[in-house]
Amino acid sequence: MFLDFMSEVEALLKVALERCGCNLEDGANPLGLDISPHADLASSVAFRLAPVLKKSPAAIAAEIHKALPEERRYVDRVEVLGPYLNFFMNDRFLDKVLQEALADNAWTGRMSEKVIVEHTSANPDGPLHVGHIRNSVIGDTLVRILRRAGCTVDAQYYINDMGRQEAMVVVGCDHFQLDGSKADHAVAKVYIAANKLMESQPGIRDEADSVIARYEAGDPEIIAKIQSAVKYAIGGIEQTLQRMNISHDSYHWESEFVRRGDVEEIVGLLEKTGLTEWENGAFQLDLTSYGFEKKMVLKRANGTSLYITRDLAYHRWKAENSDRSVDILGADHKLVSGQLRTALRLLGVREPEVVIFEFVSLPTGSMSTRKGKFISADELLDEVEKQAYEEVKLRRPEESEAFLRETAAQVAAGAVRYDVVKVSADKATTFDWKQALDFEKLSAPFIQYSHARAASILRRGEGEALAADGSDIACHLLKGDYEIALLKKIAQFDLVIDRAARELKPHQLATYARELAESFNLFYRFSPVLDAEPDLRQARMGLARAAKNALRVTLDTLGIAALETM
RNA sequence: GGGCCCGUGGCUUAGCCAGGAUAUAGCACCGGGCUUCUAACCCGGGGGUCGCGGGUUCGAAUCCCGCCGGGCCCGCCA
Repeated sequence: MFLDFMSEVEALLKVALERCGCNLEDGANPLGLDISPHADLASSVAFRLAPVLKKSPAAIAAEIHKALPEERRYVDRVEVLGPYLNFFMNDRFLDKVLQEALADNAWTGRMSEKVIVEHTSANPDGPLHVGHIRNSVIGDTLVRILRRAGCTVDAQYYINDMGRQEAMVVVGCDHFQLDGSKADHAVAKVYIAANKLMESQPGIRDEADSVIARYEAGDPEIIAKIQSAVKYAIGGIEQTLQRMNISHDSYHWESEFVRRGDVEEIVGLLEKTGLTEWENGAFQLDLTSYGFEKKMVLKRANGTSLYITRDLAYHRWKAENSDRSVDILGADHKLVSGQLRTALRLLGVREPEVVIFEFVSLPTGSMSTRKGKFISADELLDEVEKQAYEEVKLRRPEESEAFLRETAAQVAAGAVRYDVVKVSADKATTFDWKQALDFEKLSAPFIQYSHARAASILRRGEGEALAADGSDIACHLLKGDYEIALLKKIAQFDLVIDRAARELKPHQLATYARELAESFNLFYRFSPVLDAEPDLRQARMGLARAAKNALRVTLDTLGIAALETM
């Protein structure tokens, strides 16, 4: 949709510039194209040409304007306003937007890469907390955006089963009893208790070391213990993710890569780079010439492998099995991720694209599973759901208990997801209950509500059937400001998805969702549908359906339920 | 000490990578709108030296340099 219009503008400008004998500078966006309040698409290219042509930008803009080709498909008029060239869409384009939105033909992009997105990958030592879910929500939203853009996506969870954390869980299970609480919470309790016990009994540390060594050596008893503990915790984590409409397509255990020999192979290949050395019995990679101060330890003095080495093997596997591979990581992993990418480069392996999100802290400081200092995702969801239940009950007292619960659950999941995804990943945040429980405009319920309003209009107007392709709609009647603005906003969907998929910035879709809902609400407020004259009513019904489709798809891509009623 | 990220109205935040036309929204505050398609909505108002200082440019919230403030990291943990 919008991308078609934009391509045409680009083509027109290129022809005009050629006719004027102008050469384009290189770089991104050489035509200076931008969505602007003054036009559907504005170009500031005249400014850039001014120093070269030694003429005023306004004169250049006028010249380019004269040289624009006359044959056009979706571009209506082009206005020169001082130095700016303002392009406007024609009716044919807006009609096309309506038809495609009605037919649900407009929502999938043309990308076709196979993408692996690794997200969440939290240690199976306890429940997800409000920091982890920033990872999960950003990751899952990117998975959905990439799929929407046309990619085939495999969402992966990398399970850390060989680390010290998991060994401590096993030690914890040896000393304490898992109680009857939700699996991941029960695991956290023994994990925290074991860490506490270690403060008074240093022997606990040796027990953990022994677990690590025996696991890597393939001791069947330890394998059984770790695998059962991991599966138990992951089961609980999955339940939490499911509450937020998040799931993974595949799981990979780091031990896979050790047992298959990949890790040994990677160590061998790195040795061939000539940058490795033995120091104090440990095998290390010297990356100082690549700007890394500290050496990267590949193997402990006792011969066991480290997280980073296993991660190298995993990333090599991901690179071999995808066109793009994306990691979602907290800011604390920045350095190690840089080392990993450098090491991969040395091995000639394609590097992952890394999305770093800054920290989520509590008003009292940063979170720690080990110290038991965190607000769990379950706790957050429970609280938000409770609040949502009250809100729904207040508005729909006549509805069944099942309806209230289901609606509250979906409103809560949406509210939590939107609250996380609306902020750009590189902003550090402090968790705030008040904000989490706010269901007003800058929130998922606002957008879900717009969708429910559209659904309500369509339900009430059910009588008249619309052709699926909208061919029976009198498009020329949809020329009010709010109607046009809504159509234009619907049209931007493909642009937003394309950019978000390229730049891996899911918050752009959150912003778009709010704008789309606002555009619909204005249409709703000022353009009555059911009370309009028959032809107009029919046309507005069509627009309401198109908007509903756009809202549904946008919400779906954000992983938020598009409720028919709320 | 070094590296990376952030700093936009009282609070939260978009825009910054690809410099352009009155700087985006929400919360809070003030005022208005439900006999009318769901008011989780809509309309209007006040409130901003875009951290500070230099520079580049016809033009800087956006690019460069310096400083200040905050976050994260600098483990034979992950």
